[in-house]
Amino acid sequence: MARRSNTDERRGQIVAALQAVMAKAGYAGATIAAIARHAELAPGLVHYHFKDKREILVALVDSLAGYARQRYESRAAAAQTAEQRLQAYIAAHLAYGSDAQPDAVAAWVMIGEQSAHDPDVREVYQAVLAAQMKLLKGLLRQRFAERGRRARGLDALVAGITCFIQGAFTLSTTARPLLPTAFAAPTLIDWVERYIDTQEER
Amino acid sequence: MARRSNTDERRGQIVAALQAVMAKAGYAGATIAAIARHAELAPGLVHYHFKDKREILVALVDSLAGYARQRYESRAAAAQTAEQRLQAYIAAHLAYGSDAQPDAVAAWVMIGEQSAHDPDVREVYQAVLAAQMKLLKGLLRQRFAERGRRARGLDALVAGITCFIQGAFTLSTTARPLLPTAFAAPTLIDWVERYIDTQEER
Amino acid sequence: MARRSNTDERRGQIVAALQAVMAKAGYAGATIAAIARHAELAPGLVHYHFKDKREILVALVDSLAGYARQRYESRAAAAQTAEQRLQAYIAAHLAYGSDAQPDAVAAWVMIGEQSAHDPDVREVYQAVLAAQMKLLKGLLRQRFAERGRRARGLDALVAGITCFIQGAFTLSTTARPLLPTAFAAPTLIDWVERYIDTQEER
Amino acid sequence: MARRSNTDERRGQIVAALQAVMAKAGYAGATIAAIARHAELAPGLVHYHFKDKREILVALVDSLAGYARQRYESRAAAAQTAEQRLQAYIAAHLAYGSDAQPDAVAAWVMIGEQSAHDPDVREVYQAVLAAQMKLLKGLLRQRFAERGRRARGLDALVAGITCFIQGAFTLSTTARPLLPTAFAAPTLIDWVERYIDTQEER
DNA sequence: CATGAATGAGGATTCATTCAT
DNA sequence: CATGAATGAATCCTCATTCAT
Repeated sequence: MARRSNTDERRGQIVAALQAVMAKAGYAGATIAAIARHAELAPGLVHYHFKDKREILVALVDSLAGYARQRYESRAAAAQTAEQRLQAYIAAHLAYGSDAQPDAVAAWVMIGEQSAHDPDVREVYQAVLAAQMKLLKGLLRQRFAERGRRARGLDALVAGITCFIQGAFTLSTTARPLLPTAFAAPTLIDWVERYIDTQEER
Repeated sequence: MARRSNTDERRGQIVAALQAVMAKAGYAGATIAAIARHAELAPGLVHYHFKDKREILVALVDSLAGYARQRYESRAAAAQTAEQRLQAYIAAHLAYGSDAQPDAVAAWVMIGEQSAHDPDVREVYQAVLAAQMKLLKGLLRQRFAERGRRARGLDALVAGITCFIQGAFTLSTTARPLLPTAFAAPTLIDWVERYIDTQEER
Repeated sequence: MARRSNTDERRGQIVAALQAVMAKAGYAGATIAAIARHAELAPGLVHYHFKDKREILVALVDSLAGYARQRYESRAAAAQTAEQRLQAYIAAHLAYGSDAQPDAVAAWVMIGEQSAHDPDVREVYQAVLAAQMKLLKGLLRQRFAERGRRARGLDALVAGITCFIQGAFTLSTTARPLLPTAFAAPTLIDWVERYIDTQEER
Repeated sequence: MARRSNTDERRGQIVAALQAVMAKAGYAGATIAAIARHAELAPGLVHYHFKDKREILVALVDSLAGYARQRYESRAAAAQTAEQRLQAYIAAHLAYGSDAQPDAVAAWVMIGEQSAHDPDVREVYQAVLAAQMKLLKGLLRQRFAERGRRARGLDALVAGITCFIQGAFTLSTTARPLLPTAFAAPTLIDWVERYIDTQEER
């Protein structure tokens, strides 16, 4: 009888191991040996399931994007208003809660750095960001409408919020002691609401 | 007759080369050979002037910090008001002008990633950020005073601005096409002013 | 009801796959995985039918020898004279016709290279060559007799013809563009006949 | 004081080592470690002087071509007639003498095999063969003239001689016991002269 | 100070072979 | 017989660092 394929499971293990190792040591420091050790697999097996190291990284980008999407959706499910949905988006990215995954944030920071000089990674990285920004733009438009404000300069607002989030990821990974505790999500929500408040009515 | 030491000049060349190479290839991709080639020096000479690769990186952090400081000071010199000084700070970090140095931004992003798993780098990286945040806090306090507002939640504001700036660095390096052109400085200034506007008076 | 063994069929598939893959990629490049893929079999199955990779190569030598023998025999069947039989031998090896198998020639070249440093392969390779040379020697002796010439220096002639054939194999595989089209068989036949012509009568 | 470059010397050592190792073990078997060991160098040094393994092989092709050329020229220097020059060419390739280099022949056989599936190698390999065939064609034309024969079918003759030589290389490497001793050069010269003898006069 | 050859410890990747199912 | 996951040794190549000159 043929063996049952466990490729998906193995790939998942390996991707998770890359995330964990990369969070500690960066992409360059995430050696195949370290990944295999973390996943408790033989090194050769990693290359049985992935063509090369970069392919694991690309899979990790997908995994993290899916994870962020899930966090947003589980929060948005309970939201009644545009305000709540917008806050769900921000909290999904920035809040520390029971579903927080510090490794994921650190890994995402490392991925950003890699995408600067690896076209394959950049492609998926940018695709994920573009999708998130598109979602965010829709949420903001709804929120502006809910508040009866003119939705001008939305692109800059979307870009600014995305910068804030990415920067918060970076600094929480590299300079945690310089940041106030649990400040990111409340601060960003506060900023955005004040911004909308001061926007002209329509 | 003793020959004049050219150590400082050489060190400067090497640090500049690291910045340039790192901007293109990241820290892991910045091999000593590549640095030496860029600096037009023999590889061996690099290790005469620096104990090891990390020491160059630490020197680069200092160099970039000094450069950012300079950009701020030359802009602040002409400032009359707290508002102008605050804008000088933001523009010094985010504006594209004749003194823009895209390599520097990219290199700073790579340094952030490194500092996540290299204690020596983290130390200087955090020191630079701490100094910048301290300066920013003073500027904000002045600006709040100038506007007659209560300076509450300053630390979160400082952290938020710093997140925005770091995030803008990252995204301009890794996802430039997703960002509006020249949006960062104006957007951040707008946000901050709206924030102050909506702050209670004292 | 006992299942009929399909071992012979499978072995044949695998040997054929090695021939095809080796023709393209050489012996070192003929990985078990590539062979299995070409034969549309699971990699593990290859080692069920063959102890190791070399054993497949040895089987391929036999297969190719048998194939060459067949080509000769089907041509020689119609031959009436020693001249025709000799020409059948040369054409069987060198002529391009409906039964041409370029993969077989390329594979034979690769086998020659392997036999230089693999005693097991060398043994079968030399055995095949020895048998062919023995057959050729008989054909030449008959042809000399038919022409009424003294069969002196037969061994050198046999060796020379064999060199020519092997060299034509090599060059048609590695330097086809340097060779005239379809020159090999006619040229060699011409040479041999002129050689016999100039041989002293007996 | 700057170190004196010894790159040419080292490259020569490494190429010679590849030739020796390849003669015994083939190209795939000529590991960098084995080459370095043979040359008594550290493995890393091999890659300091050559980008990769294939670059060594390409250098070896050049080296062997130069060597063959030298053998021909030193023999041709003493030649007075076209006949002697033609024999010099054949002897340079096939005769065993004080300047024989069995490793070179074996290495050339391995190179031929490689060139079948490595475009970079094929390019230089074919270039060498093309140059040799061009030289040979000129020599044959002179010899035909000297004998007062019509130089028809020269290309086929050139190709045939080249096949013979290549085949002699292969068989002397892979099946020496099947060949008569020192038969190759005399036999080929004999064939060629008989061929010319039987050529129509002009 | 300067040069560039030399070293050797990794690190990614390949692959024949084994083996549980 | 068949499958394909698993293993781990072997190999190419990179690169920080050293050092003789």
